[in-house]
Order: sequence, then C-alpha cells, then structure tokens
Amino acid sequence: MSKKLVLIDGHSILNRAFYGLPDLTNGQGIHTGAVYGFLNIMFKILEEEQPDYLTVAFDVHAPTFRHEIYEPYKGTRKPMPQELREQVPLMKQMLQAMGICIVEKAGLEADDILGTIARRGESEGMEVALVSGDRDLLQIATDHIRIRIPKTKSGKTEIEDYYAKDVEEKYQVNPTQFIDLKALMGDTADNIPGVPKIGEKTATQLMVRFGSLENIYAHVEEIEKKAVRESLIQNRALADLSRTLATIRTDSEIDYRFEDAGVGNFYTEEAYILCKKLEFKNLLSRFEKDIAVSDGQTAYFGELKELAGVEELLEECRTLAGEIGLAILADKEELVGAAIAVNEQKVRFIPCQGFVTARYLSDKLSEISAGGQCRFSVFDIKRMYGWIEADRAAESPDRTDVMLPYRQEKYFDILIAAYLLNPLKSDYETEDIANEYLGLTIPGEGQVRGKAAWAQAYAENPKEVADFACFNAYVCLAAAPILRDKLRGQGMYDLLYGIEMPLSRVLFDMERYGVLVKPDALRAYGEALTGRIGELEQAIYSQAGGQFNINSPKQLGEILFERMGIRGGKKTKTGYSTAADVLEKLAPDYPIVSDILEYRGLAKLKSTYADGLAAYIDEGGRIHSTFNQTITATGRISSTEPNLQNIPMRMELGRRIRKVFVPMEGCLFMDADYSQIELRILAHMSGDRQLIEAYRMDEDIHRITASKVFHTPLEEVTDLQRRNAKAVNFGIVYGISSFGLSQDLSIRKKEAEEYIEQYFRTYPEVKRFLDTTVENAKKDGYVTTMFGRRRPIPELSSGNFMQRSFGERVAMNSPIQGTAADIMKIAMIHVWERLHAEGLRSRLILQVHDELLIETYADEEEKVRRILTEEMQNAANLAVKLEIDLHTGSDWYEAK
DNA sequence: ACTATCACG
DNA sequence: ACGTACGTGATAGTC
Repeated sequence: MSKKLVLIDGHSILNRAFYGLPDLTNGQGIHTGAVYGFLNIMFKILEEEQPDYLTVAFDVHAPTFRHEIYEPYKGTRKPMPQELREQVPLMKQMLQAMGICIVEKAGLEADDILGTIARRGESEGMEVALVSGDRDLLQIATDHIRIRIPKTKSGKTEIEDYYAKDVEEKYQVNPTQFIDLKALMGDTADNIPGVPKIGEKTATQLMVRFGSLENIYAHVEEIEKKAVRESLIQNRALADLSRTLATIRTDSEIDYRFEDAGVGNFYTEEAYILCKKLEFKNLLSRFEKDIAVSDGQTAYFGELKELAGVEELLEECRTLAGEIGLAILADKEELVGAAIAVNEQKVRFIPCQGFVTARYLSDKLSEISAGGQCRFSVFDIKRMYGWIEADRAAESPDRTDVMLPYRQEKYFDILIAAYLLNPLKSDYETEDIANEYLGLTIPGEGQVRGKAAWAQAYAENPKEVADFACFNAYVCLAAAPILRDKLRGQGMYDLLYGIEMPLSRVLFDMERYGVLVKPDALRAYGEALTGRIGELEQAIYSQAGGQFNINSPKQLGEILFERMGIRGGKKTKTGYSTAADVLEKLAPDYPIVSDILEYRGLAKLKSTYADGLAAYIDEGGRIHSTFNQTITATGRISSTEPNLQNIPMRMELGRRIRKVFVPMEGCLFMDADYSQIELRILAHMSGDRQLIEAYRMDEDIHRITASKVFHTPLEEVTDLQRRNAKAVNFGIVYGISSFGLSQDLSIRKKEAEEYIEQYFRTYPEVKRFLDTTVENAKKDGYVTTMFGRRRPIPELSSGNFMQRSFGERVAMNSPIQGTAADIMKIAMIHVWERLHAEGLRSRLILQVHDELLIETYADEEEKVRRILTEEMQNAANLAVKLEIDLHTGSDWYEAK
C-alpha cells in the first residue's frame, strides 16, 4: 500500500474560508471565522483521505502578491482585509498546537513549496492530494498528484478533484501546457501580464492547435487573425516573462523531511486550550470526545454477525430504560442491516446475513418498538416505520391509544428536530447534523455508497458501510439530548410531540397506501392531447414560416419578436420573455400567439401529468407520492415523485385529469377543504373586530370586504368590486405591496395604494398586527406561528432594500401560512386517530395544504363525514369558525 | 446545474 | 431609487 500525503495551500484555503463564511468573532472581539472554516475544510479532507503525512505551506509575508518584484504588473488583487490578516498568525499557532507540519521560506511562494514537496512525494511512490483554493496548482497534477479545489456552494463544501487527465478533460490542455496557457492569457490576480488581446478562448485555441508556446511562435505566421498574430509578435518578451512567472517550481531548495510531517494526534492539550479561547464550541466537543477515546472514534464501533451476539444486544435494548440510537440501512425493499448505539461506548452494526435474516431483524425491532422499554432516536423516522413496526403498521386495532407512542417520546427524529430548529436549510444529512450540533465530522452517505444500493455497497466495502451505519446511530443518540434542549429552549417541544412526530406516522400511512388511478383513462387523456398538440404545431409552423422548437423560450422569442417583428419588451436576463402574461397581451392581435398559448397548456398537461403520472403507477394501479415533512420554510408539507399537490384544477381541461384518480371498489372519495383558512387565521391573530364580525355574518367574505372598503351597500357590490376586494384579501396574506397588487389587478400602482389604504382603514387592527409582527421579527430575527413553529428571517437585517422588503413580506406571511399548516396537520392526526380508534377501514389519501381526501368505504360514509367535519373544524379554537366544504364523488373531479 | 415556464395552495 | 406579491415541484431546454 502506498503512503498518502496531503498538502494544503495555507493562505489560499484560509482566504476561501474567510470569504465563504460569515464574520465570526469570539467574546474578546478576535476574528476567528477564517480559522474555523479552514479547520472544517481540513478535517473534512482528513476524514476522506486518511493520510499518512500532512503539511501546510504558507507564503512568508502574509499579504504577499505573487512575484511582487515585478512592479509594472502589480496585481489587481485587493489587499488582504485586516480581519483576515490578523487571523494568519492565529492559524499558524493553531496548526502548531495540533502538531501539524508547517513549511514556509523567505523568497519562496507557497506554490513553489507545494510543487516541490508534491514531486518529492510522488517520486517516493506516494499518492499526493494537494488542496488549494485556486487553479494555479493544476499544472502540478499527474496520475499520482491530485489537485483538490474546495468550492462553497450554498453553504456546503464540495471538492473538485483533478488528476492530470481531469485537467485535460476540463481545459483541453495537459498540466504542462496549462503553464503556457496561463502565460498567454495572463492572470491579473497573480500579476501575470499575459499577451494583450489574448483571453481564455484564444489562448485555448492556440494551445490546442500548436501544443506549446514555443511552437506557437514557430508557426506564428500561420495564425489567421491579424490582431492576434501581431500582438504575439510584438509581445514576445512579455510572453516569455509571463511563462516564467506562471511556472511553479518543483525543485526548490527546502529543508523538509517527511518524518516531520507524520499525522499524529491533533487533539493536544495546547490545541484544546486554543480552541477554548477562540470559542470553537463545535470543535471543542470533538476534542473532548477524542481525548476521551484516545485512539479514534471508530475504535468502539463493531460488527455483530453471530446470532447469539445479536440476540444479546437486542435483549439489552428491549429491557433498557433509556434511549438508543438506531440507524437502518435499507434499499427500496431490502433491509441490509441496522446499527444500534446503546451508549457512547457501545455501537454495533448488525448486517442481515446468515441466521440474522432481514425478516428476523425487522421482527425483533418491531417487538422492541412495540413492547420494549427503550426509546429510539433515529434519523428520518418516516422511512423506518416500515422496518420497525412490521406488525403494528398493519391494519389495526380498536384502541384509542394508537397514536400514543408517537406523542410520548417513544421516538425522537433528529431530522425533524433539525428542521424545526432551522427550516431554511435545503437538506439535513446526518453528516450536517453531526457537524452542526456535535462538532463531529462523519462520513457522508454519498462518500460511502456513491450511487450504489446499500446491499451492493456493503458487499463491496463492509467495514466502511458498517462504520457509516454506526456513525449514524451514534449521532442519533448523541445529538438527541442537544436537539431536545434547543427545542425546549425555543418553545418547540410541544410542536414536536404534539404535531410533527404523530404526523410522521400519518404521512407514512398515506405514502404506503397510495391512491388508485385508472391507467387506461390516463392514457386516453394523453392521446387526446397528442392529437390537438399536432394540429397546433402545424398551425404555428405555418404562421411562423418554418419549423422550430416551440418549447424553447429562446427560439420562440426569436421567432416572435425578431423574425415576425412582434413588439414585446425584453424581460429576462437571457432574452425575451415568453411567459403567459406577456403572450396573453399579444394574443388578441396575433393568432399565432394564442395558438402558442394553447400549445403550451396542452404540452404541459401531457408531459407533466398524462405522461408524468403514468410513470409512477405501481402493479396495483396505485401511485405512492412522498410527503416531505422537512422541506418548506413555513411548515407546510410538500409532495414529490410525483407531486400530487399541483394536479390541475383551475382550468376545465386540466381539471379533467382528476377523473383518473378514483377510490377502489366499494369505496367513494370524500374531500374536504378549509374555507379561506388563512384569512380566518389573520382575523384571529390580529383580533380585528371588524374582520371577526365579518366572518360571523353568514355572507361571502370578499363581498363584505368590498362593501366595507368601497362604502357600497352589500347588495350593490359589483362583481368587479368583489374581485378587487378578493385580490386585496390575498395580497394582505402575502405581505401586501402596492406593486404586487397593481400587477395582479392590472391597475396603476397609485390605485393599488388607495385600495390598501382603504382596506387598512376598514380593518385597522389587521394593520397594527402586521406592523407589530414585522417589528418583532426585526428584533428577534424570526417569526412564530400560533403553535410555536419558528421561521428565522435573516433577510430582515439585510442592507439591500429588495432583500429586506422580501423579509418584511415573509414576516407577514409566514405566521399565517404556517399556522394554517399547523392546523391542517392537527386535523390530519385527529382524523387518522379516529379512523383507527373507531375501527374504520377508510383511509386518508392526500393532503393539498387546505384539503384532505379520504378513500371512504361505502358503509362508513356517514361516520367518516362526521369525523372529517368535526376534526377539521375543531382542530383549533379560533375567534372565528373554521368552516369546510365537503363533497363526495366517485372520482377526485367529482369530489372536489 | 441553471433558467424559464407553469401546475397547485 | 431600489423592483416585488407568499409557499411549493416537474419538465424541457440550454450551458
């Protein structure tokens, strides 16, 4: 096995970390963000590489410009900001404390040091990973020297890897040629002048054609472009100088021995003290952990393969009064294994093999789950119910306590907890939770399995996969108390056990149950569309005078606004806007435009719905959507693969798709939706007497609003007035802006302003409520729903007007939308509980934000109607009634 | 991977 | 003066 060497470009990574992270300071006002970021990147790399040797190189003078002596070409790189400059010595101090080898030498660039050590390592047969923030180092890449460039993308650090072949693939030149390429195009940041008039494109062209700078000059007369040719000839000296400047030395004289760079124990007392001083809390806990278990975190992880050992462990869990961490590795229909963290010292992976079959393990876990003393902390419980409640998940019982375990802390889901604590993140891997709440770096799922199934990954790499599972179980166990404390501290513990945990069980059922569709009807619908789409296509081509891709906004824009000369303003960054609202204005004057609009509509229906849905139908004719509980910023549920929350409704033709969603034999659909739930919540939360009063009248709310706002007797309110009032009602809920309202109603901004002003005069407490909500949000940095759900709004402290305005609208909207989501979730749980408690077979099928669909057995219709009505209306006790519209039918179209 | 568009609440 | 309605997901095209 060849040895592994990791080299880090100190300044460049520190720089990356500085600009990639918010500006952290400790209590004494010392800036620490860059050091912190550097350490995180370094630990991530170390976990991945597990190197034998590690070295960090620095330039001697902190803000050195590359080749500073060449004054005329002084770089355009900004000077290093003070906040970063002062972190350089701190960084070095930290590395020294951790016993990490640092190399720097007066008169030498870090690049040259890195290049030299990398080559030496390679010649001694090592695999070298060179970590740097910029691409200069690419010229060093070989088959054994890999350049690693960390990229910060939306908070996550991704690392790009370049062997020699990857450089060629990406830049069309090999690493050696990369030097010449750079000499030609120059690099202002690095003080490399380059040849005037030659940029990246021309430089690449020349290099691909001639292979080297030397050869370019040998054939310079063959270059067709006059400007390029002459610039080359005139600037020969500059080109040669640039080449020298661009070349990284690999034969520098440095005093360096690999023995001094061995990777040892970083967690020294000295480093611990320094981390404490800098207040790297996350890192500290990691230090303590590693000091405690001295020789590495995996030391107490183990694999259990013998039945006897497994039984012993499971029995221990069954009788344990405390909490255990549980991680399940499962592919779609195959349980591969489970890791259990009994305590911090005992974490074991149980693979499904030999006598320990998947069935055995699943049954055992179900038994413990149902009757054991212990509690489970897991990641993503919804995906686990199927494995740990094999029996109970089946049809059940006439009991009133069916939901009890989910309410009473039997389970703790670190995914849901992390989501509640910060619902703004785009994903919540165990890896991220470990890092954020435990300061621990663990392997990521992608690293361990790539795209392979777990079964395959385990077969190929049992140790790594077992460790991965153990890490996950461990993190579930270790993070639980921390997350619990934070949730309690933020008043969200009741939200977790009153709503989210029970809900996860409801969603699991809905996903597994699915919804029946009629494949033939769906196919027929698609075929009907195909016919009309073909006609429209021909009509459009003949009017446009030729064929083109109607689906391409780019081509369509060119045809419409250039070839056909239709007037229509540019809108998007990339060209003309062909969005529906633009085209609708043109449709009356241009038949082709209305054809395009119709085509668009039909193409959408066909691709997304007719064809799209068909791909998800299982053997039983059912579609099983996934209901995501940890996606939205406001607390709503989302639906994916397929999305069943955006099935067409507003237009008749699209709405007909709902006819293919049907109840199974012997059942009917029962559908109920809340009537203006958000506006009612606004009435309640604001306590506005007029608005509450309006809801107590048995009359259409938009009509009443119109009457009040426009000072018109109720009977005389015109349709237009009602429509305007309705738009204002919506606008208020969205976090009103006069511009937005004016767009929606196609009126002048001034008029919109007047409407809003009138509205607020009518409902003054609504205005006060919205104002204080925004004000509090600015003070606290977040808003909350009636049930304590939080949404942080970082935009509110933005210096950017647009961002801040957005934050203000969000502050007005989120408590309302979020409370509506909370109420619907409560209703779902109660409906589910009563269906089970009353021994009914009817089941919840879909949730569409304010709507619930139940597949109802014919003989249960009246009971279900009662349950649905009562539980939805009574889900929350507001100052106004929660009313619902309820319908039944033999398909979704009819029931809605 | 990103953009534009459009389906829903 | 800034340039917007709030929350989602899927598809197709383009890079």
